Amino acid sequence: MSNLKDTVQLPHTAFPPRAGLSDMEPRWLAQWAEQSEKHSAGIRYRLHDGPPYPNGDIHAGHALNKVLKDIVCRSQRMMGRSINFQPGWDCHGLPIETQVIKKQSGKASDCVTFRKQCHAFANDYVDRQRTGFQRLGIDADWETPYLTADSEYEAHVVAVFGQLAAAGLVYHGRKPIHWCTCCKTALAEAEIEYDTHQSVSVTVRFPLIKGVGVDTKLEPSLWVWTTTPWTLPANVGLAVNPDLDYVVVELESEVAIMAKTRWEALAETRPLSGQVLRTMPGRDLEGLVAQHPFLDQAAPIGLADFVTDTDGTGVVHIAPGHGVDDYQVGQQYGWDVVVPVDDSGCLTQGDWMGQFVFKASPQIRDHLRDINRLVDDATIQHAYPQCWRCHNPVIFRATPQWFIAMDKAMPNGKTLREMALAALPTINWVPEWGETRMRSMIEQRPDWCISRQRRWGIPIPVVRCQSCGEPALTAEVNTAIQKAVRKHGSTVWFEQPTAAIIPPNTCCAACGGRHFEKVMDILDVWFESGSSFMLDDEPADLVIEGTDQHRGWFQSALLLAVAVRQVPPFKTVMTHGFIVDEQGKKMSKSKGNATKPAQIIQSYGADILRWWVASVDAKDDVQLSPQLLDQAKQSFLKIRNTLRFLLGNLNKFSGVCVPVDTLTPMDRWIVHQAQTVHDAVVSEYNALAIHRAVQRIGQFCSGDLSAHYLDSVKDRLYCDAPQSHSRQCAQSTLVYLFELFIRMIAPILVFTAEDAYQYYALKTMPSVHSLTVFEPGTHSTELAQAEAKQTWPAVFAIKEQVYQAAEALRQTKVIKQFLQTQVTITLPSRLAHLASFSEWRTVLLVAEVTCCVDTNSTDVAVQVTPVDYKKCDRCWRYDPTVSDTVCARCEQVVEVVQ
RNA sequence: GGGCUUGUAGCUCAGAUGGUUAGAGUGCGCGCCUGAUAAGCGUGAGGUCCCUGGUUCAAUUCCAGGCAGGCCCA
Repeated sequence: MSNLKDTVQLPHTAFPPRAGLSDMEPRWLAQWAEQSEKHSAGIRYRLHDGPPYPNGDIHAGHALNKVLKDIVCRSQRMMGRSINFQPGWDCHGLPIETQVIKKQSGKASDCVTFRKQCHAFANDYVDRQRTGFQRLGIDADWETPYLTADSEYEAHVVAVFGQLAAAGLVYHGRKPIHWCTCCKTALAEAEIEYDTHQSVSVTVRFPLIKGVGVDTKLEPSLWVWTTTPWTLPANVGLAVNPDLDYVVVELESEVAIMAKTRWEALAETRPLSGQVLRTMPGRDLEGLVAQHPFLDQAAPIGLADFVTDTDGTGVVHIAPGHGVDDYQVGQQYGWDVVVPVDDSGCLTQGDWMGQFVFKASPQIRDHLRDINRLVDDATIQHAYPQCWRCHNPVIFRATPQWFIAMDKAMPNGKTLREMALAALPTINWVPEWGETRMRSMIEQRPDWCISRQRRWGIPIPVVRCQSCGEPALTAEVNTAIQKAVRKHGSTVWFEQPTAAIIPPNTCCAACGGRHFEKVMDILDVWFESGSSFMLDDEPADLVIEGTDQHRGWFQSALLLAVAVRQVPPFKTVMTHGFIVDEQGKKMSKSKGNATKPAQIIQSYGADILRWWVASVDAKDDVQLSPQLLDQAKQSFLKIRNTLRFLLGNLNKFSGVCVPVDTLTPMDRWIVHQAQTVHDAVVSEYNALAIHRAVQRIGQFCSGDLSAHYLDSVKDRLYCDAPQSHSRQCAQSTLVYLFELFIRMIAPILVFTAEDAYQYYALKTMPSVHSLTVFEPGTHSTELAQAEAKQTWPAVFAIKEQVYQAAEALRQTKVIKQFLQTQVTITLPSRLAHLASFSEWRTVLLVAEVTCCVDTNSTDVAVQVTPVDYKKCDRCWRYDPTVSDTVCARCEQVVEVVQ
């Protein structure tokens, strides 16, 4: 018995049965680092990396993003392109400032020192994130990333600013922002916390100057509700909703105007009786003018969609200097931005001059009561923004800011908005709706506020005349600033006097002044990262980022590039969704449902994380959980076992492959299938539909390959004579299959593919990652294509039918194995050609197959019956030729082998 | 509240100008094998195609409205 087993060619390979990814992967990383040969042949393909913040260790979202990029780059390289993937980091900005401030625990440092601390912090996390990305097998130019805090990069940004200034797009204006009166500083949205706050609310009368078409002798006034009476001195107008109904109500001693639903609510809760004289839509009120309740000025009425009738009166007082909504309405109607409040939150004019705003509110209420303008007042509790540091309530206050004009004509006669919108159809959006999303954002966006009152960033490269305040936005000044920044880094702005930076002969164009001062604001970080197109003369072939970047980097890059170069900075924009948990809820640190890549790599391996990334449709949000990783691991192991089976059966193969057309029909079929799947997978990669490639790979692997072909070919591989033609055919087929299969998985399973390739005796390259894909149809022939159409689908349909019948025998314990059956297939005329099909027994893996044709039938009939042949001790088949212990075939083989 | 977007077996994904019984892989149940063995093979069960209305001879597919997620704004 045991010597019989010695005559069987069982698979053998040193490719380990267990993946051991956590040990194997770092070994390959080290190996690749030594080789580090870059192939630069072929047409260039540039993936432009959107820079993440180096403000913490990488999370699953980073991993998703970079793995997608890597798979695309690797697949493109396999299609013959020369890849340019330079990673970047967005080193400036609030997220880094806040981390550094947290570490300082209250000790305030001077600006230059603070910037050095931020720089060191960012550099540290660049290193940590780079290590994290490398561990994921991302193949990028890690030695030469672009860092937005590098002086060369900073100089690029200054140059971009200079170009926009030269095009006349930069202007100085005012905009309401969160202001902490205690810290005397502007606050970003991220620095705001909401807590309950007590406010004085008032309902105020704004008497109408012109009538509303009702016949009354009483004074008509609009009733206006506000929770910030201190903003009334800054009032410049009123707003109503154009689509709400408004009523003119005659009360005992006055006529009031407010939203219809508010009047009804009021009349219900209070003992107010009145008669509605007139009802009209809000839009009819536009252009009417009211009188300010206590100042000698008019309050014109405008329209605004944000006005609601959920509370208040449906009439809103507008103070553009103290609210974002108000500001926008004001812009629309050309109203003044009045800001009668100083840095410490004290009113600067009128009766309450010098009074802190929150103290002024009750005094203003009292005054309104005294002059009979107060309808009602109350004290209310509501959520109100507070400063994250001192926890005092903040106010909205318009401050001077720098802007980029969206609607100002450039020297080419077009506005930035027009240029950006016109560029959208020239870009390939994946998915397509990216264009719609970007269009609506660009159509609606206000002018771009590019200044920040922060410390860690590139300074706004502007100097202003000390006598008249006019900015000197000349090319000469900009070039000088670029030079200084390139040489010393942008911190030079905070280290050196203005005169040392700008050209000595600079002269104010407005007043001839010769003394200038630097603007001390810094640039919005989106301006910095958006300038990254300057790294290359050509637009990038591809960018891939999360869908939030339609508002962020995609947009800033697009705006800056069309302004500077008249063309968009990228040809294709691919977006992916966010990672959510198994409930579909967003990941967050506070919820504790965030999964870290480092943990996943530790317990599963980078290849399994990569396989998971590749298998989900990343256009939408993707779920991540241990169960899903387990599933990824399962299908990964199927791939790996299949590779191991192929390698094991190529043991001692001569290396001389039988041409495809002289293989057996079944060999020819599977090679054709593999080539077809390979071609489809390549085009899925090309279409950026990676998950579809994975589906095809997985289905091919377990279906055609494993269940149909490999199971059937075992007999030939194990039991036919080692040098027999039939076995050489089988091994040749395995070579073709391995060559095709390894290419399909290489861009995703970068470690496993490399590992397996090293155990492949016929390898032609030192690394699997130097291989390129095959041309479509390379391993397929006309004969195979014809058979794949005419023969095989019918054969496998019959196989299924046979197995269902055979399974019934097994369930009823008539037989144990299908090998113990003989099958009779009755074919209808249309399938008569299958009667002479030579491989029935191989395909069905049964003892015997008989075919006949029934011209009267339209369907295939099968009959499965047990067979009483003896079992061959060598090949385990049941066969009539088994005389003593082995079948005739095995008897011959044993003689040859021994 | 607004813009964009998603919702098909437990899971990952296909699918149809609107038309028999909506598919695959995986997981699960049962069985086989023990010469891919922490593997391999077979077979079976699993779906209100998110809900409600409308258009239609016919809707999972088209339209409208909801519900539940997501991103970005307000």
